[in-house]
Amino acid sequence: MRKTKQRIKELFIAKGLKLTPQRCAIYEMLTGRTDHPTAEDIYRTVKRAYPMISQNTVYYTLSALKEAGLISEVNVGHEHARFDANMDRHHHLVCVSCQEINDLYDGTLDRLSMSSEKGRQYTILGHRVEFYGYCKRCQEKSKGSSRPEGRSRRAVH
Amino acid sequence: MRKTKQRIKELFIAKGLKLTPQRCAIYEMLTGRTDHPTAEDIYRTVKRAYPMISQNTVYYTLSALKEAGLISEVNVGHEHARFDANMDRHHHLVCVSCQEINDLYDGTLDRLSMSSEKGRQYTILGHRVEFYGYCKRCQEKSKGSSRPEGRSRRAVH
DNA sequence: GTCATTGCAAAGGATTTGCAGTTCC
DNA sequence: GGAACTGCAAATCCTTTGCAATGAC
Repeated sequence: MRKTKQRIKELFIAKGLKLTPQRCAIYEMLTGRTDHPTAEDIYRTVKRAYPMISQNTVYYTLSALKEAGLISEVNVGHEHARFDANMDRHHHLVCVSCQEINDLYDGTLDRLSMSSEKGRQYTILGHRVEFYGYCKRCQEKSKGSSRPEGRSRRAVH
Repeated sequence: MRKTKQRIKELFIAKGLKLTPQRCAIYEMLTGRTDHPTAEDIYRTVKRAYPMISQNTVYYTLSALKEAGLISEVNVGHEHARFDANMDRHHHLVCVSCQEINDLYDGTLDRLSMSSEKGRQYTILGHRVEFYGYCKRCQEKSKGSSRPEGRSRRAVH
């Protein structure tokens, strides 16, 4: 649901984010859509109201909003395409810190079904389940050092 | 489980793939690993045995293997990062043809649990469920034209 | 012999980085 | 005033493409 400027201001203050027009426009636009635009989509859309805006600002803002927990990035967990010769039905268990991926066999997960208005209109081919968390090694590594490894501006998923 | 060269030969013939040393090496290596290497990982590893191999061959081969159904690509469904300001717990319904993403609310899916040896060692933060298939529009579009839209060398997920 | 496959080089596209100038608090 | 943010340009990284040579069947 599209949020008002006032509400956005409150949220930004609560999260310690500076309230700039560009940033506000990006977040406002995102809250008004239910599709899941790419960074490029967002850039193009916001550019209509702020012709001077740069891609950098969009990326920087998305990263900041993500870190603040105001938005999420869909379909991440690992950064590049990864390949798997195991064609048996299985799901995945992913470490958000070191990106390790483990296969997960679980008949219950294989048999999930879904009921929703939109879903009924789809021809469903299958589904994927991905559990994410910290693997044993990363839990141990982070004992002492307060935070698990993150890299660059990009927020940890 | 790592496959023998003989078994690989049989599979390739069955799928109508030419049996080249590079291709065989890539697939053999993939069947011998349970982690999920990136194209880059694969390139570096196979390069040790075939110093002349090019990245193009790796990408081309992965694409061919994927199309033949011998390997799968993890965590695709859409190509670029996509953003979502909806922070309520929800899952996704993705069209493999037009890449449309719908939010999916389902309390049953929210409460999934998983039991596996590896899983018990993880500190689980959460999970994602993604159903994929053809949306209504793409089903209609493909009536008549035999196949839904695919693009470039890249196999449809 | 033919056609898919390979290697090389170049292009493409998304994202990140460096940095100086600007703006918000 | 200072730190965070912005815009611009350049760099980087992954992936794809064009093309000529090679190799599998």
